[in-house]
Amino acid sequence: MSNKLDIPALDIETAPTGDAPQEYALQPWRVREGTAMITNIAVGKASGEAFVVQKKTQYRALLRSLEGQTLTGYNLTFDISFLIAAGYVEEVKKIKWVDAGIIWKWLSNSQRKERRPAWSLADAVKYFFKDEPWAVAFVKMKEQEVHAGAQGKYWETRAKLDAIMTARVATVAYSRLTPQQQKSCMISMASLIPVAESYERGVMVDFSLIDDITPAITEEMATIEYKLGVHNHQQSKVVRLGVNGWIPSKILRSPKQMANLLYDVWKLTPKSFSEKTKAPSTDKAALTYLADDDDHVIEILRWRQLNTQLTKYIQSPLKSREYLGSEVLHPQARIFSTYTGRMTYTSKIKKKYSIGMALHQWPRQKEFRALIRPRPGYKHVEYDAAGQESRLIADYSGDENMTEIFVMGKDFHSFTGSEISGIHYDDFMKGKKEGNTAITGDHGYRYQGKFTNLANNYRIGVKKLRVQARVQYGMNVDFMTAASWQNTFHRGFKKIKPYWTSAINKGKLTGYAESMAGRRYKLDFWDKESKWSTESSAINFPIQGSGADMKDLAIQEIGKYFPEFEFWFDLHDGLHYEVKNDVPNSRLIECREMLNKMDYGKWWGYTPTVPLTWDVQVGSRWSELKEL
DNA sequence: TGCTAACGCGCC
DNA sequence: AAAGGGCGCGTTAGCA
Repeated sequence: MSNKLDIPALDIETAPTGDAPQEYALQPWRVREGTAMITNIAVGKASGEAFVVQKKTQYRALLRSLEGQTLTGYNLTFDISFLIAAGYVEEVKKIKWVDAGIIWKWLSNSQRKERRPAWSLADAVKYFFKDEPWAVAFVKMKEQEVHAGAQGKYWETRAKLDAIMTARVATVAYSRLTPQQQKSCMISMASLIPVAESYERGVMVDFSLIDDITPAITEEMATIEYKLGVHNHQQSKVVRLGVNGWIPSKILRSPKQMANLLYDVWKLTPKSFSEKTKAPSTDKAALTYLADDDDHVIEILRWRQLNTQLTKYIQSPLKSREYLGSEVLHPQARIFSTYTGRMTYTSKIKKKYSIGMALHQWPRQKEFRALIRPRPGYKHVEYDAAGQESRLIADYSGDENMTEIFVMGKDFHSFTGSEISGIHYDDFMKGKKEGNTAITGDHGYRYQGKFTNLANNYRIGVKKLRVQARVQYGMNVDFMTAASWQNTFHRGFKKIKPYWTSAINKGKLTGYAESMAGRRYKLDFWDKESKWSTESSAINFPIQGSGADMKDLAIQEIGKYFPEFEFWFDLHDGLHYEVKNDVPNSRLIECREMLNKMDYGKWWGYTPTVPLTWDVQVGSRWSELKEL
């Protein structure tokens, strides 16, 4: 691979058609509806040459002339998704796409957050060329708000300039990466087409199931409100349970008013206080402990859970359906969104148009996962990286015990469960097989081991550990027990704490944290106030960042060898695909084997000492997935 | 009315 | 003194 990246940039401009709302210009699926269109395609080079094609009849010829080439662009999932929507999917797939903004992230990923607007093209031009007069003029032009269609000539000039600037940014940013970063950066570009395709295609929601589950939720909320006497008074006489027009209790919705109820009216004693304002806390941790003093608090906890389900996972998709006029929603993925390299999803554009849902926060409960379904004729397939975080930390720390567990294929959580219980590992596994409830039960030793393994990878205090056990795992343990679990973990895996120290030292010495594929995060703030969080980033980034590296490589390889699998969405350590029903399970297993054989040494220049394995699950929908 | 801060909470 | 990390979304409160 050449060290230089002197490639042309492509930039499309879009507009609503006719009287369609302005913002449709940002929504690729509107092209199929006939309410949005591509108005021109500009191509520009770093040298300053550029041209614009404005006739729709010439788009295909233009794209064909670019086949086999590498093209850059800025925020390319937008351009690619529009081109796909407009019917150029075959042409798009014959071009190698490289996003200039993402290259810049590979280069400049850091703690500093002063970029405004974050990672935009104008910002990139300012960053790389701040002393050039042409750059200053460009940034000034970008700052002027002009709406599409206002001035045709302006948009033509702007489109060309955007393309030229993008090409310049891509060239210079790429040249400053290390050879390994260039390689890894290119791997991450393999996500562009899959993400663009899935954005345009959307996610189907089973709204009939929403209608089924909503009444039970609102009725239970209303019942709790009346019981506690916190319902909204103006409707107390006219609204019966479950009747339209019921509005959730404003007292319970407001942390401030709930605090007033709990601590002033009910005279309960606060268990914790907020970090910033020192106000008595009403969060789940506080309420969980408060429930020991007063049974009513259990009802409040339940109400809170139902309220979140109602607003975030029921009402929000309903809003999107209304806005889109469709039961297919379009959550928007951002590649390299978190500083560790993870994707995130957003449900709104311009902070106000509801187009999707918070896919990556979707509740684990079956009734909610059942709402998300593949298109008719397709099945849901998930590849998930088994015990990803633990395997990566085993490798980074070089801990012999943890490494051996994964190399030998032992059950990690059972190992720690056996340490906690004092039962020998072999007997523990025998008991597990026989269904010994002390071992396999809800809060049995294996579950305790699982909690201990997952909660102690980073620097958690015993107090917080105990709260987590109670809030997230439903286990009520005293301080001593939590402390003993933590001790057990670090006694069993002695190299974890030294890893923390070495990660911090490396961060201080080099000025950045680094993942296995060479993804970096610059650590700028070591002053007294920021020290703790900077250190935590130094510890966490290599692990979470390498997880992101795995995700990038897996998407690339699946796209290459299993092109019939249609990328659907990413959930950090799980990749979700829509696959046609007639694709046999043997093919799905082939893909898992391919993933398990990926040559990390070849791609990353680093070979992990711990096997990084993948599992595959398949089902008719998310709630029905079964391991193959 | 529109904006941000604070809080709380879902997922990994 | 003590402190898991990473996100995005929905709500109320408070201010201009």
